[in-house]
Amino acid sequence: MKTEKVDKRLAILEAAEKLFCETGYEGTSTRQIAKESGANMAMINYYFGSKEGVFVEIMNERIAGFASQLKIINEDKISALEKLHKVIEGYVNRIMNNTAFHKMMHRELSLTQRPEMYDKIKDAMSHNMQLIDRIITDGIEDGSFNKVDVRMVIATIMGTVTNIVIAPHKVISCSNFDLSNPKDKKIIKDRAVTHLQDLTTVYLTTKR
Amino acid sequence: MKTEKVDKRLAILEAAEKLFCETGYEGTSTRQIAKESGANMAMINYYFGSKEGVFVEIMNERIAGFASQLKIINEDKISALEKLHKVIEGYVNRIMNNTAFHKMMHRELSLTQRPEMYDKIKDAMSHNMQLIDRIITDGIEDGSFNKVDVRMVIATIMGTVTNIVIAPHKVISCSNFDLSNPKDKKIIKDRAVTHLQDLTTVYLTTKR
DNA sequence: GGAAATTAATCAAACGATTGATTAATTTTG
DNA sequence: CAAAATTAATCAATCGTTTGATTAATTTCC
Repeated sequence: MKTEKVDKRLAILEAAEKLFCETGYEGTSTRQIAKESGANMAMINYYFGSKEGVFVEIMNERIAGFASQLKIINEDKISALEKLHKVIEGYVNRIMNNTAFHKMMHRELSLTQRPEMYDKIKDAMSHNMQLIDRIITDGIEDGSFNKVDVRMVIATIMGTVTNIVIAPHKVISCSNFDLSNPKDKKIIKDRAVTHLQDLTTVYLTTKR
Repeated sequence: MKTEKVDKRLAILEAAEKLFCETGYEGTSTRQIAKESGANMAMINYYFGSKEGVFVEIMNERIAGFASQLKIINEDKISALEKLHKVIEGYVNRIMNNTAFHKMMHRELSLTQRPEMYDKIKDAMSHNMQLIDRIITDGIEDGSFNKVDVRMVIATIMGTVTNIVIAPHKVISCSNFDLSNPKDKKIIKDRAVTHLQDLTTVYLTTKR
């Protein structure tokens, strides 16, 4: 039996992301990261230069990964509403498959101490925002959508998802409910998609 | 000229809340709090026992203050929709008049290291949730509202507001926009209320 | 009423523990 | 063997907290 080669670099990244999410950046010590990853403390600085280097690496990797998922939707020859529904489904799935990272990102967004990180996240989110903005604005211009406060609608879509991720108890009052349980996650994911698609359909297309 | 009596206890609480919001709980040192408040470091432990004691005190005070604002609305002899609109207006106003605290609260909600604090916040939010839940459920039962996923609608209302507070740039792309500017705040507050009232009206009452 | 005793508030200094980071030595790998 | 990877030991700095002393105000007592 061959012991699998453990990539210490990767192990550090994974352990750090887990800990950063659970206890925050300043709430996580390099010793904890070392212990959790099974690496020596010095390896953190060896590979990433510093604790913040680990953090930046995690954020960059994640953001880069997300960016590659985008853009395809807006090309299709489908209606604005269908486009929006596709985006919602993709967005909900992405966020809810990366709840830990999403929490970490939002926490960072609410702090003022690492402006470069704030800007980085802001820019990454802006892409999503512009994508949705484009779809809704197009829908309004071609007459298939009502005239609405586009930015507010976007805040509603994104805010709803974030709210579910950060405070799942708000949605499911069941005490032994667990987002890390795949079955529970699927249930809530489907409910979120259904709700948001239904909501946007009614709000954007109802003649009044 | 009489030098005003400075309440060090209060000064510590105010400075701590400001700093906790800006740089997080673990990101704020007791020395910073002492400096910002103009009090000696020992005063923190003298009055509150510990750094966490300050934090708990802030949360308790705030939550108690919020709790006293509630409950009146549900008594009025008005329609479910009017009740909901009142709640939305009150909720938006409260959150946006305490953006710093709201950020801090949400950050704490996304961490796992202080379970007692998590539960405390959760319970406080539950009251708001139950209030809205009651109104919408009543509206559904008396036939004035459509049958909807009530918890999801609540997540949408609360999530929208939180999203605006934490990521105002999502709503206003204007770069020199500032939530701490009363005029800017009023503008965004009104937009939020209008949007949420409009959204819920259409979504809950449109016959379909 | 005024000295004595008690209390609350404040301070500078220091405490032990922990932080992120670095060193120099050792092991592993190609 | 040389480069890369890994280790234990150590660093200065900072952390939250505690200390003993001092001040200022209040209460007690004769």
